[in-house]
Amino acid sequence: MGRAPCCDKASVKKGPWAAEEDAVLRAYVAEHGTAGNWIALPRKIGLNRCGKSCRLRWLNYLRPNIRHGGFTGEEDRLICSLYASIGSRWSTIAAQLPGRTDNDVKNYWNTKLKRRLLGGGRRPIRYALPLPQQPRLLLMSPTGGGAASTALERMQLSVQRRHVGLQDTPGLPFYSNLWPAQQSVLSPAAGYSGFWSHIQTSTYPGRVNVQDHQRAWGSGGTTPLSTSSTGETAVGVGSSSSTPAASSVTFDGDMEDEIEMLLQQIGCLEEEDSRLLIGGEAGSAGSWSSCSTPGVDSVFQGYVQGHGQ
DNA sequence: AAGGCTAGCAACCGCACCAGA
DNA sequence: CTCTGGTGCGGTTGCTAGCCT
Repeated sequence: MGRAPCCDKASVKKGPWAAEEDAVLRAYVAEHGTAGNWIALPRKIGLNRCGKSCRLRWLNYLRPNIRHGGFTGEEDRLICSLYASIGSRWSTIAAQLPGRTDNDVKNYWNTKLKRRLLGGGRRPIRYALPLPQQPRLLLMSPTGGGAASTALERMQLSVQRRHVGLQDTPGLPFYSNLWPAQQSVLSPAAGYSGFWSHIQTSTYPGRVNVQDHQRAWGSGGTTPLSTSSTGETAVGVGSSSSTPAASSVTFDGDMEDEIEMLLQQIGCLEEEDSRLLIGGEAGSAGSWSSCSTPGVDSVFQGYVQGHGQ
């Protein structure tokens, strides 16, 4: 027996929200809150909408202090850092960006950042990182690979970051941009038991140790990221004063060789094809999408661990 | 000027997971 | 233990605006 649908899909309205609908929803939530029951809400206020749709509309558009578009360079770097470290946990990433929603961040990543950093897309953009030391890196869009492609993206980012010394703020590791009030969303108590060591190994190999991270963030393990019953995410005020000092970054080996080795390890490329992906010709036939090997994540883990010593 | 193509974005869908009753 | 509702996510669709030919 399957799960009962949350609403009668045939009778509820779909598509873009009208200004009147927005006004009704906004007014009700402003006065009563969501009371934790989105399913019953549309009936209560006379909206012919699915409860999930109401929730989505509120969270992504009507909520106070929502910002759309105009992502700053700082936000770009933070998104990339977090994506490389924790993957597509868009809500977690969005929680570090005041006023941003997970849907916004996801769309921004998929339509802009991913292309800018990793290349690919329907109309491939053939450049990688906009940095002086920009490597000759050309990677295809990892579409359709599911978890494997996500891991590949992260691996790409991780390798790129390690080789070009991408930093969020000169002299400061990326987490200096995080919000201390939310630190523990990434703490063991919040269920991300391996997060700190993961951050260390995947993003800043050889720079700071786990104890430094945790010390810098206070006692840790308390004050999880608070999400209110209305779905609003509390934000704190960042302070770089507690940021552990970063030691120098060291790079070894050639990035292209490294990625090639990893790709072959994953087994999604033949020897002769790898050149098509790495520093290859524009519009080549090679594609990350052909990589559906389930072991990609473990290869990625192995990679980041290997560079975390 | 008109039509085709593409990027960007809002919104939806289905699924999985979790917590509480 | 089961059921229900809330939440998060990846993937996808549909619309619109802008660019290109």
